[in-house]
Amino acid sequence: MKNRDKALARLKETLETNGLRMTQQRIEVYLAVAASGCHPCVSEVHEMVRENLPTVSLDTVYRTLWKLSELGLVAPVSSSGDRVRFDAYMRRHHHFVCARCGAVYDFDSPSLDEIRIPEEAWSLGCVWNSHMELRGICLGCCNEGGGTEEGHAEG
Amino acid sequence: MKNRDKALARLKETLETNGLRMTQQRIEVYLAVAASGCHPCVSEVHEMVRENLPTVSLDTVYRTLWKLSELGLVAPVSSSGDRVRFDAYMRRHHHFVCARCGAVYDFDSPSLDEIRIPEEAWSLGCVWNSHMELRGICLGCCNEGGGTEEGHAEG
DNA sequence: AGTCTTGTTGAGAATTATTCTTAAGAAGTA
DNA sequence: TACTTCTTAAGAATAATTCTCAACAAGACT
Ligand SMILES: [Mn+2]
Ligand SMILES: [Mn+2]
Ligand SMILES: [Zn+2]
Ligand SMILES: [Zn+2]
Repeated sequence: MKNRDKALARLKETLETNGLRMTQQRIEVYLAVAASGCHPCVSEVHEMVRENLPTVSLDTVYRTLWKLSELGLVAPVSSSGDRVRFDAYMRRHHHFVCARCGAVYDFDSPSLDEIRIPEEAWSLGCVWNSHMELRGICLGCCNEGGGTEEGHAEG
Repeated sequence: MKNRDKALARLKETLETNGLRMTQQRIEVYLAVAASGCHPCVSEVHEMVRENLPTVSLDTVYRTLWKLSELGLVAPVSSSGDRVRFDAYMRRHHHFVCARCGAVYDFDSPSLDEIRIPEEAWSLGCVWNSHMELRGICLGCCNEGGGTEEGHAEG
């Protein structure tokens, strides 16, 4: 369990640095997102955490996720409205968003990583980071009923 | 009002092609988003439309926006969960998302436009389109209280 | 180990966002 | 004008998220 220990250490340090307490709830929530490998929504995190901490409330999961996000340990993933999802993979990477089921898949790309933020952007504000977002139909959805038909592709 | 007429023509043709009716509601909703120049959320569109069509219901705005999105006349903008926003600017462009107020700003970039979708991505599904998404603090938010402090920048 | 202080949590109410149901209303057609 | 069918308005119903507040428990200090 190397990753788990790393995550715990990172959590501990960050909480201490910010004068926050290391609670069971924060531990479980963070580990759940970190171990998930995907981009779970709040209720999915709630489910996962309940396996180890059966009485945790949904509200605590919300509060904790937003707190972890303030601390930079997780980041909210932009989805198409319905619900927030969180990502614990904080290194630079990119996203493929399925327009049908809403799932978000990570992918790495050396070529995309080299892209520099264009000057045009800095006139809008202070840029923290960037990533490429692809939209389309994921393999799962492709199989259960066409995915190539429409698409309104642009460039 | 060249743009307005263009938009109306596009709407008319698309609706006809798809056997849908050209109603006052659809006209006003589409023109509102197209003229806004920004990425309004549903209730903002509702407000705008009500100025010309005082009795339009919120539900109709929802229905119409999703229908226009099916038709490829507008597109839902991925935000951080809270609410859907729509974009009528369908040419290739990129987004700057303010992490504080949630506003989404467009920007064009010839250099970013040249980026090709990497092969890695096609193993995840059928890609329709792509855009670069920057996160940070917009000028407005920068002014009313620091925006440079934190940031959790990655690459 | 026991006590205190104060940040955290759980429960449930309260909000907000979005969708559903259904009967009345308006486009396009004959 | 009358008819058919697609659309809409209203309000109820869901789903998502936040708020309130008393009980709880981490960490600090005996
Ligand atoms: Mn990710
Ligand atoms: Mn845009
Ligand atoms: Zn999918
Ligand atoms: Zn802002």
